[in-house]
Amino acid sequence: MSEGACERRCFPSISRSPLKEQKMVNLNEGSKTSNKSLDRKHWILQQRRSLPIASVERRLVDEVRKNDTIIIVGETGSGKTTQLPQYLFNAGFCRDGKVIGITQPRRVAAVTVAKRVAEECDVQLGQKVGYAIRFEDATSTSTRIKYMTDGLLLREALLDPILSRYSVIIVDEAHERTVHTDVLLGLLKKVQDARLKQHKLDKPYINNVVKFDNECHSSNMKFAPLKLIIMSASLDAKGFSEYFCGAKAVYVQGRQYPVDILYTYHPEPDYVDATLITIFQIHLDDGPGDILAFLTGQEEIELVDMLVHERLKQLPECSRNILTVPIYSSLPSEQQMNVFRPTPSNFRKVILATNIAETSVTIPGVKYVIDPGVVKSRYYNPVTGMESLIIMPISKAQALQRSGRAGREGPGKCFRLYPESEFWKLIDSTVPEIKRCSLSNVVLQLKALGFDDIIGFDFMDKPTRSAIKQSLQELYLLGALTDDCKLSDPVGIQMARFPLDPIYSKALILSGEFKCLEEMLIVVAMLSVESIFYSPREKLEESVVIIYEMALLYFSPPVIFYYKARSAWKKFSSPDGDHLTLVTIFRAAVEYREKIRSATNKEKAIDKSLSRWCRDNFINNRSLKHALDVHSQIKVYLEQMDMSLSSCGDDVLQFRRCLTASFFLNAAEKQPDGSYRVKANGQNVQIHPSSVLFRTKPECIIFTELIQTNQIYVRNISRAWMPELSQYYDVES
DNA sequence: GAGCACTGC
Repeated sequence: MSEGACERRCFPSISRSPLKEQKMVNLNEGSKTSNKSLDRKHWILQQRRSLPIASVERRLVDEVRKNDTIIIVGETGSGKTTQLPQYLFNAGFCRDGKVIGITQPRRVAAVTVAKRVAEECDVQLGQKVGYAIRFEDATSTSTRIKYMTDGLLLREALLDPILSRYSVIIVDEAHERTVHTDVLLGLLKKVQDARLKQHKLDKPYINNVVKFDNECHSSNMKFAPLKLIIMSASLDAKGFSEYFCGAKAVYVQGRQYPVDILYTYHPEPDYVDATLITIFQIHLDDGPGDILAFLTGQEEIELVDMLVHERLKQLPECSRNILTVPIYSSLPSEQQMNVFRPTPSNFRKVILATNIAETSVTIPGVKYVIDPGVVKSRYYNPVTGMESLIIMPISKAQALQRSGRAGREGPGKCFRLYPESEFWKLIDSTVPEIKRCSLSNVVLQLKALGFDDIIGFDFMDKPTRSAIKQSLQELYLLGALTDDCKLSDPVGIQMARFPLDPIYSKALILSGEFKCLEEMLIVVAMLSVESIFYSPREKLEESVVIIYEMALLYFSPPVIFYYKARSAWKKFSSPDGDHLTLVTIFRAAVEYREKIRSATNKEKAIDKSLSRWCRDNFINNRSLKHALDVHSQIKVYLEQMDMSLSSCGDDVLQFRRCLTASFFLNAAEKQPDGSYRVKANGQNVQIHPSSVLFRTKPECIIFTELIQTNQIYVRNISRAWMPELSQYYDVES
């Protein structure tokens, strides 16, 4: 055990705001015969009035009237997301049937906030207040306040380039700087310019920036200027203000309790151990309240979980009242829900979380936060086109976000497992995603929106030139761009319509020619979701445990852990590779679902049976459902494009030909030592052991995933069809 | 013979 973690000093609280205790109306109080819905309405009204933003309603509306763009910096709990759209609606911003659009980076936020606002407005969800996210549209012609994901608004812009339905667009959580948010900000700036120009000239809308081929706008319509509101929780509005030509920034106070920040004296060499020590230190020395510890991933969470229980045994009986609850995104949702269960009396809950608990999930009852100051983050190398996950220091903004989680319900404490001097060395805010991911999709979208000069596009943070060039090149090789770098017709235009990775879109288009669209659609849907295979590490059945313990003597543990799952998957596996294996799984699932459907028409019962089928076959239920959704969504697009769902039936060669033609950039050939060499760039790679071709090792393969962990692996592999491949590469390359 | 931060269309 390191000693450093025990010595701490206290620094003044960094996040505090004047706090007035709000008198809450208890719904359970009072006469039971009284009208409950009236009580609820009264309670909601009181809640709304007590929000910090309520006192500045008039000022905010005035600012929006006076300025076309404003930045609102609102701390957590200010009420900006739910209240501002209502203020603007009441102030007449939805006249002439115009809509106020509010974008969110996450689906769940769009849905929950819309539900809340519909209740506050006392309307049915989908009427005046609605939401739209992928696969779900809860809006109607009467919707005036529309919550949506930022990615969905980008898609809308493809059909309506000047977003003519909207009078106001509010970009919420802009500080998170997702790719979608960043592209949207650039687009909205242009839309604003275009609408303003048209408005001033009082002429039909014409411009050379935004494509304009949608028939509903070719009439002589006049558009009012677009009001743009950027909402951010970060204290630094300067970046946004500069980007929007000096737009005014307005601060709205939040409602957050003070959080004491504690640092270590010395850097901790082992943050996992330091986390463990801190958990026990809080448990033994501090008052009641749950602990939230941020860790980097599933493996680390499982390790700490185990170590906590091991060390608990060393404590006296009366101090063993700790309950650990892990949470990370790939955990099945029923298990995720455990964090919301009330802690049994006399127990202290210790939540072991990834950064899912930073923004996506708000856990009640947290009084103590442990922040080791690291995060697992995706790193993309544009030169090799490879992505890897690395553990790296967090940013100051992230550290603030984490400590804020301790002050949601009362004063809290945050233990930063690093010295204060280290805090000041952290970067101010996380590098925007657009600077660390593949840009192929972004470039394709921008081209489809009519922006031809990608390098000159007005990004808030410009991606590197090399990343843009690499994407342009990839899109050119896929046939989406012409020799002069314009979107090709029809391939490029079609590709941009699909909500898929460009390379998958291309595969779909090609598979029409190869008469195996049905199969490719399944492959693309299955590849577009998280891993379809689920291999639990725990909950081994007793009989298995005995075998496991015996077998431990002979094999390494992973072999046994996955034995059962492996044997379940065996019946799906195809000798031609992982792609046809995925097709078999998908079809088996659909067949099973239809069988159940013929017995019952209750959707819930069908869902339940399907999850049981998934569990029996070690398939990830959530991923499979997602793949089914993607499949039906893309099918609609294909029908709209008059592409018929042709199947190659048993003609596997035809499918391999198509796969090879689609993914020729991802071809690799076997080397004498059993490793593979990527034909396009000479990179040396290994077949991932999860592949059905791991042992077979064919001469030439096509892969659809390249990842770097301890080694450079390719995953999702099929046998290439050599004659097809020779069309793209010289025979001796 | 191995490993999965978090989102999104």
